[in-house]
Amino acid sequence: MFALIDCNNFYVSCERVFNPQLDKKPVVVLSNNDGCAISRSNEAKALGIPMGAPAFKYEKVFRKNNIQVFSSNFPLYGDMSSRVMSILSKFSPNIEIYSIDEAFLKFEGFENYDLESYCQNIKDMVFKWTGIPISIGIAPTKALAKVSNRISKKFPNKTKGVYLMNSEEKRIKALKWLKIQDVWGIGFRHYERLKKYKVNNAYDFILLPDNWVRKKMSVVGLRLKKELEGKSVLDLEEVKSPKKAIATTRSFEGTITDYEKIKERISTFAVCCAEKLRAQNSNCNSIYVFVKSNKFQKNKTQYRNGILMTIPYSTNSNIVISKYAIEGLQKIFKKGINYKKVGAIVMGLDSSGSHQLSLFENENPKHKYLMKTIDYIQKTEGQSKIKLASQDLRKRWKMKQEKLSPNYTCKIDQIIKVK
DNA sequence: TCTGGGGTCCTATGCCTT
DNA sequence: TCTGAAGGCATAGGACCC
Repeated sequence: MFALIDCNNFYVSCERVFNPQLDKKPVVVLSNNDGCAISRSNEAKALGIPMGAPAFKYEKVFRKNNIQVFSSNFPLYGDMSSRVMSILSKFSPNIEIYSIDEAFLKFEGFENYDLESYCQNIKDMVFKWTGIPISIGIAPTKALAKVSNRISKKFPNKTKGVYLMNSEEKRIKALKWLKIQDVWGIGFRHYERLKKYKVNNAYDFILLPDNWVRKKMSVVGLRLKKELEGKSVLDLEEVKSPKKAIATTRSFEGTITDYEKIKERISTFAVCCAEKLRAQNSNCNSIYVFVKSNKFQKNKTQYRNGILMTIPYSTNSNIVISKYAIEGLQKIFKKGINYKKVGAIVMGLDSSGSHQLSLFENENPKHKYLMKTIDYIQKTEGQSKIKLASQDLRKRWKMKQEKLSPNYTCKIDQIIKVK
């Protein structure tokens, strides 16, 4: 059996742990740049705040209903997440940390356990030790555990936050209840297509012929179907595979048309990727650069483009990665466009110790020591003390975070005070 | 004025080599 | 020497997740 543990309204719950006055009150956490709502308390949901609600459009609603609004505080959420995960890992030797607020546990050899009360116990302990409320769905496959989890959340009074799907009747009933667009793995596109074929719930979906699903939704769709039929084909992914790409991308507060300004951003993002590479002891051998106009400004000329730049050797040098990024930008930049978002993604990652040497072109060996020195100075003197000439030298572009809560658990000067 | 950011996997296609 | 088949690899794009 698999259990899916999901933290309820995770970011909101994290804010509440350190600010209990927020309990029972409508609370919303915004995305980076204070763009849109990405976590809502049940009270905020009841007031009709949808997922992804743009903050500027809902400002009045927030004020009118006295909804407490927070900027996202990822260091805090990450720290709370690892506390929850470490508790969960005590309850089964097999755990897959699926995301910041979700984990799968596998119960193998637990045949003599009453899983329902075992999971109640998990739930109580996580709440007692961290203050984070969680819901648990238990079922024979991962996809069905997702379904069970949804049931546990939807009917808290009946389930007490834990739902065990342990019979065919329960499985069929659940699948008939679950709307197709709410199935894990069915996104907007698949939903649109399935709707045309009168597939309205998960049960309709498993009645489709295998080969149709295979053809229209690839093996991914077929695997999902098997899982929903109760045949387990997805196992835990316990060892986290190393990252395959590292991205730094941002939207601007307004739009930018000037090449020089875009260049500064791209250079800064490329350097940021290089820093992330060094932090995890990796190199890359290519960088993807993209630019996008504002898709919401329908009256303006739309343009989006990206380019993959191959670097002839593996590197994590600010200088090299930034150079190739700017070269890429030159190729895709078009005049007269109002750019809204640009980004840099480094790809072809390997670890520092084991990269492929090129026969003809290799990095200037001095870069390695230079980067070490830069990292050292950044660490001791503070971030962004050292920049490339191509970066924006005067002021550092800052993310909009007007309603940020303190880093209660991960910055010593912001730790919670008890009077 | 103001609509996030960071990832993964799968497939089709085209080129190159054997 | 020419040709077709088959496999490897890179690339782009589509779909999804949180």
